[in-house]
Amino acid sequence: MSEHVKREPDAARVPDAAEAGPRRVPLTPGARKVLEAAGRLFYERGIHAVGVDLIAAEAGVTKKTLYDRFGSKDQIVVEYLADRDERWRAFLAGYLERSRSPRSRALAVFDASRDWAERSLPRGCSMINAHAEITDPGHPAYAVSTGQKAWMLELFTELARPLAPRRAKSLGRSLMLLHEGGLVAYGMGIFPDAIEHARQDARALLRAAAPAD
Amino acid sequence: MSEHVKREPDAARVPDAAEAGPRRVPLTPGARKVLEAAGRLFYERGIHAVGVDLIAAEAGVTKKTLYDRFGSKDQIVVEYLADRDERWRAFLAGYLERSRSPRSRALAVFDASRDWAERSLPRGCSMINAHAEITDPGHPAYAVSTGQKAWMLELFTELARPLAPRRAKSLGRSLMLLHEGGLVAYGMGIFPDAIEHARQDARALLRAAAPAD
DNA sequence: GAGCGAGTATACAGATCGGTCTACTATGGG
DNA sequence: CCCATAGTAGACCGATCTGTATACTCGCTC
Repeated sequence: MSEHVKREPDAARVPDAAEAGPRRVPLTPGARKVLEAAGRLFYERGIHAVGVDLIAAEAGVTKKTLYDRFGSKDQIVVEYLADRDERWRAFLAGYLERSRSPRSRALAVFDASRDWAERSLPRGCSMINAHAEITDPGHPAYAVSTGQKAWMLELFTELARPLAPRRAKSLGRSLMLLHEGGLVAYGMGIFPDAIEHARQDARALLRAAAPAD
Repeated sequence: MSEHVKREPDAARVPDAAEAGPRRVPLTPGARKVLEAAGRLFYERGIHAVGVDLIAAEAGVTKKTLYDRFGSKDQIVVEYLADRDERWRAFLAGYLERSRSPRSRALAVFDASRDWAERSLPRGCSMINAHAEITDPGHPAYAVSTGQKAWMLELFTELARPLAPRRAKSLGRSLMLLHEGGLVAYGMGIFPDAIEHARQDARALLRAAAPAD
């Protein structure tokens, strides 16, 4: 995807999508098939519940190819999360580019999440789900999921800055809470249209914080 | 714990903690040890990552005893979640009883969550974590985690009713979003004091919704 | 004292886990 | 032509998984 998020002069400075870091595994055709199958299976059934034999079979690839490319299941998990994060950031970038006002840019994250969620199974956020399974902070995938959330928090903070410069940190955290709450409520099917509801709450919050914009 | 939540005449009608349902497995001394060990291990390491051999060893009990009491690992998972839910509801009931005004009662849930979270590892909500691992809706534990969240949503709705009778459903959902967001942000270590931050946001929300109370 | 529920100790079954191995094929660039 | 790269096919490894089996002990109660 594009290396740079288009930056308008008056727009808040936002973490670059390219900061996701270089891919560690070259995507040969076989590797691509493995990553596609692993991504689908991990998301649908959970990471621990999916074995490498199944991944290889679903990818139409032998286990030898799988291990030649990735070296270990752990590395497949890392690539799975990094790949989803990368695609999410690219998806989100389109929404941010299309939004002009500071407030609509902040809300665009919720729009993107809602639309992103609608296109797949209602299984919620892959980072949250992965974090629930990977409990060892030393696991190479641990930092990917926590790093993605840290990036999202920084994003919300920077999007909040033009609206409330002195309270950007606090407002960013509030937006983050609503966003994560929406993701979880959606993923667990607690009530319908949870992400849209979170968006409405975020809108009210932004209006209260910066009535002018 | 107590079978009934004390109900003050003017207090909102709140779902009863006893609705959690009767225990399916009689708690013999051996079963109790199994449940204690399983609860600790499941929460710390995740459900799939913990085998029955380890549970039995940590409980100081043989696998035969474990299977005589619970019949299957799935049933241990069910009892684990039901037990945590039961203890959480009892813990929460104490906070609700001590709170008088409608607004402080709603905020008491956040207080309880914050204090509950502080007493254990920062691994977040066991229901959310379990839901991330148990992807099959037919799994007997699936309904326990989703049912717990449904109960929480109903609780927030009833707590919101005295404050905004016509918007109770919507306000309850907003409180739920903040609460779940706080749990996830806390569990993933996104920023410090996430549940307390969620409480502050809930307080502002309640003030805006019902300035009088 | 007979019976029973709850427990120990231990061995075992069948499946699946992540991961390695050898042998062979196809392709494309110096 | 040569050789590295990317792949297939499939056997194999030790470990671990859930779950079962047999044989025995202890304490309580009728």
